[in-house]
Amino acid sequence: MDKDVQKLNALLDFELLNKLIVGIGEVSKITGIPTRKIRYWEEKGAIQSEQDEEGSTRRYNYLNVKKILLIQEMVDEGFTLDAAIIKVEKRMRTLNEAFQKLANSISDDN
DNA sequence: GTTCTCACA
DNA sequence: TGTGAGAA
Repeated sequence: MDKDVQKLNALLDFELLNKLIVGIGEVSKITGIPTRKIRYWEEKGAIQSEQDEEGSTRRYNYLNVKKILLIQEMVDEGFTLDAAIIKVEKRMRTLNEAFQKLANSISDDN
């Protein structure tokens, strides 16, 4: 049925997003945030990037990019970086839990 | 292109 | 809180 096709597509999209990884330069272009600042934030614990095979360069998934964008907004609105980190962390956790349940319900409900 | 560090505002 | 600059 069409419903099953839609569920499959939703799952594929979900997995695709989780595999989308880019370098710091790409993130900088996308977000408009200088690479220097991104590394600075990582140093402050705002984001946790992964390392590539050589372990020499940072890799960011869409969740990292999302988090970076959110934190930038918070800071723009007058939050301190530390406060923004905590707030965004909390929001991301809530959202991820919800979407994880959604993903599970989609795959279980086959 | 990326990494780091030290100094500076 | 964030940048500049130099070096690898």
